[in-house]
Amino acid sequence: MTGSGDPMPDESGEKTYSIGELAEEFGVTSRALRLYEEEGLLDPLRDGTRRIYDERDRVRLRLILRGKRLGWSLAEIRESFDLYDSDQGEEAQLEKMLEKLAQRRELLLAQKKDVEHALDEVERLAADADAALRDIRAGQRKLGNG
Amino acid sequence: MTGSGDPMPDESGEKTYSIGELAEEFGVTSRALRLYEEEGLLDPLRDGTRRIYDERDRVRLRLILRGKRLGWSLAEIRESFDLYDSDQGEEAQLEKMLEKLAQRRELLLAQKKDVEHALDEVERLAADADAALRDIRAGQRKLGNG
DNA sequence: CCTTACGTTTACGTTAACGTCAACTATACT
DNA sequence: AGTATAGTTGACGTTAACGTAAACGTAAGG
Repeated sequence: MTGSGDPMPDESGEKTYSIGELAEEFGVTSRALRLYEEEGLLDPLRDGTRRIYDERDRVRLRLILRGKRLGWSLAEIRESFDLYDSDQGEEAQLEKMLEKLAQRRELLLAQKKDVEHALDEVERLAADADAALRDIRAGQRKLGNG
Repeated sequence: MTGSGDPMPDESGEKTYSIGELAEEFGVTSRALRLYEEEGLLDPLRDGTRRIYDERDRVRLRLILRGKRLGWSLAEIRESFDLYDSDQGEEAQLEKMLEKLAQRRELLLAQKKDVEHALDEVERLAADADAALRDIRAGQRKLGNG
């Protein structure tokens, strides 16, 4: 007996996760998590050779998966992380960053419009189909009761 | 002289387009248009062997590109077209369609939330960077005038 | 000690969405 | 007739984002 069976955090009281746990929780594979790490999107601690994920990694992963749902490539997701992590010390740096942020904003606004248009159409189609269905069923009642 | 140099529509007064024209207008390559056709997303008329695109094809292409901006695969885009084109004659068909539409709606709503969250963050970062930039410049003015 | 479960790296396989020739055809000028 | 321009169909190449399998390490439990 070297300790309890509980998952024992390193030093702080923060909870940690194995690669399998994290993968299952987020519905991805371990392979994907390793790939995201190779691509510089994650950087978990290590216990010897084994990866140890903490809250910060979970937040990152959440952002990665959101990016994926928005259709971004891993490279684009990393770029967005770079915006977060950049030093933003010098004036030129800040100006560059503002430019990039403005570009992202444009893309996101366009994407928002696209989503809204698509939603409009889906709802219109659904309304039409629903009306057609009611018609059919009304006709069936008529026949059944005639 | 077999006719004027003008692009002569087939029969109706509708304007038509060659593959090159359409590609340039939408900022894609001819190769992409041929691929979309192979995948069943487009079905232009032919003049002998040459493809002739009309308004309907342009509308489709617009939808294709919107789908791509939303991160959909060509297969997913085709599925959404199938929703449009489906016969919707029978009751069972309509019910199936309503199910699929509801699923799409959920996805789109989730995507809309994602976009909005991402937008919030981008704007927050931009505000921070902007503030930092103002600080720096205020400091510079002080030095310059001191 | 042996098995089981989970992890590791390395490396090759796969799919989608095109890019990029090659070889050929058809139309339009000059 | 000869050349330029745009189109056609293969067919092979490429990149991203994993899937999958091999070969191995290690801690826990019976």
